[in-house]
Amino acid sequence: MQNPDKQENTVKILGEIDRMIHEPARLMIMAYLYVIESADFVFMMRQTGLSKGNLSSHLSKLESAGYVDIRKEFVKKIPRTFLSLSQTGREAFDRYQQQMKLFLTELP
Amino acid sequence: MQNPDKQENTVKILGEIDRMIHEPARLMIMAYLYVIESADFVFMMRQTGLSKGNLSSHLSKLESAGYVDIRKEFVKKIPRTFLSLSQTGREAFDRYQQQMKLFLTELP
DNA sequence: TAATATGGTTTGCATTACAAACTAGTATTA
DNA sequence: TAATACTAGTTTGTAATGCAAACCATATTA
Repeated sequence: MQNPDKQENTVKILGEIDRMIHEPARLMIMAYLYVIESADFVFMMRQTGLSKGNLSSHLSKLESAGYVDIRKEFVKKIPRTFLSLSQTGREAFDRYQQQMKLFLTELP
Repeated sequence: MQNPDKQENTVKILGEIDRMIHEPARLMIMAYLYVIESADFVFMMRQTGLSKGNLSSHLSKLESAGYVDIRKEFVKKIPRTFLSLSQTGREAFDRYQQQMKLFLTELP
């Protein structure tokens, strides 16, 4: 270890990592929304492999956190739920990504 | 998105990420042991900022998983717990690090 | 010897992730 | 038109988790 302090600090980042994003299921959801801008519930279910119950509850949490916007519409009389990342969500994801990248790359 | 399939696959890695390591407290522990080879309980407590109860239970889990070796000694009549990463633990950490790095860097 | 410190482990609790069960509407078949 | 099945989700129940408070054993100090 060349610079112990630096090492220390990058590890300690984890102490305050955003768990709303860190959870793998939600990290998948956020990652998809980060790149594709908009998706619906069924698409997200297929992509992530999450059960609908599980997906639904993770989405509710992300919505409560203000990270994901959820818009419900009827398309040809069947309900459809559209998902997109909010600005806050995008910023939080950027921060998460930056912190984890730093942590992972600073390790020898 | 230039290559959707590639994108898809790197996100889906998260579906099978090693949660034993992914948990931030344990990730800290593993990261320290990864670089410093050996540490004791008190040192780890100070470095990670975890409470002793919490540290103790995370260590037990890592030990059960076979990722961390725990050696208890008496040093001048006071107990001391030495921690080190097992070979399995090191390999698991390598894998985790590689997967997360890939996931994080493949995102635009 | 009572009180305090050290180095942990165990216990209890609140939170979580997850899928099964349920709801509500549409389409299809008998 | 009654019954059945499908679609698109939400709610509910439960097992597992993370966490610190409480506890335990020994050592040291007043």
